[in-house]
Amino acid sequence: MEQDEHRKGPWTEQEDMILINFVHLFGDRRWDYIAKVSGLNRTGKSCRLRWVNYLHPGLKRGKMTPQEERLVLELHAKWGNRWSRIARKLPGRTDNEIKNYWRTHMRKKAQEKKKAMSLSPLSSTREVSFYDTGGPNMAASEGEKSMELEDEKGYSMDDIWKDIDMSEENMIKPLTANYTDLEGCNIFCPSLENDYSWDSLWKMDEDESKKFLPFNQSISYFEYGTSYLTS
DNA sequence: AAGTGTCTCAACCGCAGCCGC
DNA sequence: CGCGGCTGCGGTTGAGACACT
Repeated sequence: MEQDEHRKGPWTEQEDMILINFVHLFGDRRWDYIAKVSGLNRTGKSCRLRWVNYLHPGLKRGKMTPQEERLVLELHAKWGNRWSRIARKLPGRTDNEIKNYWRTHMRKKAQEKKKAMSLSPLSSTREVSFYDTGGPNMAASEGEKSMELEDEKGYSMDDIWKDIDMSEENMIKPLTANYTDLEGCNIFCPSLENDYSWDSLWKMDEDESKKFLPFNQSISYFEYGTSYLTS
């Protein structure tokens, strides 16, 4: 029985700050606990979502690169709507982001297809909506399409597939070598020599993370969090 | 410049699986 | 072994941004 109504809707900057502090304090697992002790009037679910999709320091922002687009296409053809699984192969991208991307992408595709169909009625033998199926059964058609894109810069599909195969055998390694994958973490975590070393903190528990706080920003977060807790 | 349509993305919801008791 | 709570996943929605007329 929840007496207090949980807040919904967009997060404020202040809420973000508080959440970041408490994630650094308690790790990114105990969402219900964080939701309670933080004083944020949010559900644990909501906190988790905000962190994973927006606040996590390892997130990439901005447009998908052609390589990423291609990879999404290929992985979707292979795995279907397993967004979180696909996201693990795209360092810094979230399942939500990929899902959104796919939605837009497929909508466009569907529109194009509609147009094409209206022009050539013969092609109607395999009338299946991209967006509806979205599964391995699309592998052939969609895979072929994405292969057409196989050109420009970057690594080839061979490289990507090699990587996928290897990672499946070796407990999932990310696409790019300079990222370190954390178990169950689809977000890239640059190694500690990088500027923002606190990227790797997000999985640590309180004690662990205290050992790794060489930079002002996160220290201030901690101070903020602690004072918040003790006040 | 204003109105309308389209796109993007953050956030919510419901469900399933896992885990501890 | 069953139950309840928590977490994570996939689907969906809605508001704001942007493009077009």
